[in-house]
Amino acid sequence: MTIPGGPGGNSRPDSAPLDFIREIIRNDLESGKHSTVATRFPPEPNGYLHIGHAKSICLNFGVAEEFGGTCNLRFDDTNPTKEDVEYVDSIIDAVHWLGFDWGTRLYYASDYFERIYQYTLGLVREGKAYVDDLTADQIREYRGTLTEPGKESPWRNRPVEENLDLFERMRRGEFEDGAKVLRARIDMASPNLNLRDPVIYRIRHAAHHRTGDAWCIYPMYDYTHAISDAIEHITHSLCTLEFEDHRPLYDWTVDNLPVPSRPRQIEFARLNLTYTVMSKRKLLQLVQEGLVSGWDDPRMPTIVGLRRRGYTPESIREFAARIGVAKRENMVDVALLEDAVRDDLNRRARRAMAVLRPLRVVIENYPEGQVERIEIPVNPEDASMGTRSVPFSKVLYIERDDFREVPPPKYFRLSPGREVRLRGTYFLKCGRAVKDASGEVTELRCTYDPATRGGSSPDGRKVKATIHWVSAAHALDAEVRLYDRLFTVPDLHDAEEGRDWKSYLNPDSLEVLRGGKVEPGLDGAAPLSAFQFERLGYFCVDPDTRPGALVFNRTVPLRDTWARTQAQAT
RNA sequence: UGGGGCGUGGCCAAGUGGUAAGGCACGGGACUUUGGAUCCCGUAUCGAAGGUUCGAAUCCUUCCGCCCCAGCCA
Repeated sequence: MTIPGGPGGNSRPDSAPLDFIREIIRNDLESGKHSTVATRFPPEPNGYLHIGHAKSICLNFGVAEEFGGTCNLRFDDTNPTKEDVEYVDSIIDAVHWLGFDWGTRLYYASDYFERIYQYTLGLVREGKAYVDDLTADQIREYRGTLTEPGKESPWRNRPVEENLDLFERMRRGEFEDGAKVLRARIDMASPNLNLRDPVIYRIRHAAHHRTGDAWCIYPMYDYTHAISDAIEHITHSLCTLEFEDHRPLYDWTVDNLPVPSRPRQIEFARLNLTYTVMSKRKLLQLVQEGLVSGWDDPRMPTIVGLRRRGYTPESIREFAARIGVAKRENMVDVALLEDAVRDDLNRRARRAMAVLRPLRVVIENYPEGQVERIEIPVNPEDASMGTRSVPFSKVLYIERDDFREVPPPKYFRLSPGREVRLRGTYFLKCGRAVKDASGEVTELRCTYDPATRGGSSPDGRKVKATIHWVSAAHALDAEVRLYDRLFTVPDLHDAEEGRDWKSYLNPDSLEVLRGGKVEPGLDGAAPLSAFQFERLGYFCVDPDTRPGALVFNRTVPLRDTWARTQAQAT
């Protein structure tokens, strides 16, 4: 089942409603306006990609795939002072990791510099661009305001020959940074400020990460972007809403230059997610001020952060599909993202038992020194994943939370006299709790029922809870890092007047547990591999893991209806 | 107060004149060797007011609200 127009490998069902962009594209294909679709993902290499970019990546590459077209990866590298190869490398990695491929179509706006320059010469010759000697401050003053028209620069009517000469000398490096700019000659009275003779070239004596010292003038984004799209024969140039006001300039550019194609810009709403930030500036600040451990801190909404947190590319793509694409401002509940990983990992993640806060249990009637191997499904959702063998013996660790000396109402787990099932094996009955001098429970003395091996009782008696465990003698030590939302409020836009956004950082967004005990089968697990720690959540192996020193990140907890009913009770 | 956008349930989001999809969240129930998963059930007249029409979330008018724009950033 595929949508019309797509011989490409697509997976959208017929029933899935098309968003307004896909609808436009479908119409353009049906009407014959275009015979193929070409999109592009155009990041500036000045920062790391985040989940908001993932939305755009999934849109651009997704649309191309579905309609049998192509999507280019193009770096918008027109500002040498802010860009770096570190960022281009990370961006390439991130897009690949998300599962997209641009074949040989990796482009850089900087590759078009010469061609853009030649186009510009033509523009100057036609009297459609001029060299302005005004300072940046003066240009701002002359631009007017939102309600008042701007006024023309005294240099606006320079003779073409003079403009040509000056522009060529700008290129040759005869002028200082800021001494002159080249402006498009459009309309200083336009109600759209972008059309009030926008600057299209500025002087920057700075080395560019790709072109080195070849240039000291650099074209501006609006101008460059439109030309680059046209050069690449992009049919639909998808960008975010804040560029809507720039569209007339985009159109002006492709209409006034002899470019080989005439792309159409379409804008959609960027993604906002609750309890986090999406601005490059703020993310950079978090990193630079050490408020997080780096771009790949698992609490960051960056692609590398999500990856280290344990998110899968599939879950992020599914998330993008679920949130859709539209033009209205939105604030997506992070629970939707969390649900997408749970959904993916539930089907695919291997299960393991891990005790995060251990409580020692001695099974008094279990033979000293005996060890049994218990076969437990690797993933009950998928029998083809087989079983794993878990050692069982007299002394175990269970979760401290699975024992209550005084059980609250509806608490089904262990308490003196109560019986539960140990996952995959025997019923365990709680005897007494051993306490230390301070009254803290240090150990449980219990008994098991040998007749219940396998997890059910021949006499038909039931047990209301199943708890996880790990054999003390076989357990591996592990450090477990628990993450929570980065901020304490869902929407930073609602911040109190004058209050620093960083004061909303959640002080409990990271909790490190060092005494974890995990089943021995986890030994040697590869970095970033995902597991469901039964009854707890999804976890992945952190790259900090060293031989004999396992470190896990909690990707997301399992749904916990018990915690919910308990919360309701209070 | 200039221009450009947007307003459908708590959050996303379909709907394109014929009588409000779906997902998440939330609540209830069934089932369960993860209080997981799965499965049922439940909750909106579409920013407001007028108007056109047999019939409007969809067309018209007015009003209200929110977002974006005055970088030689992208």
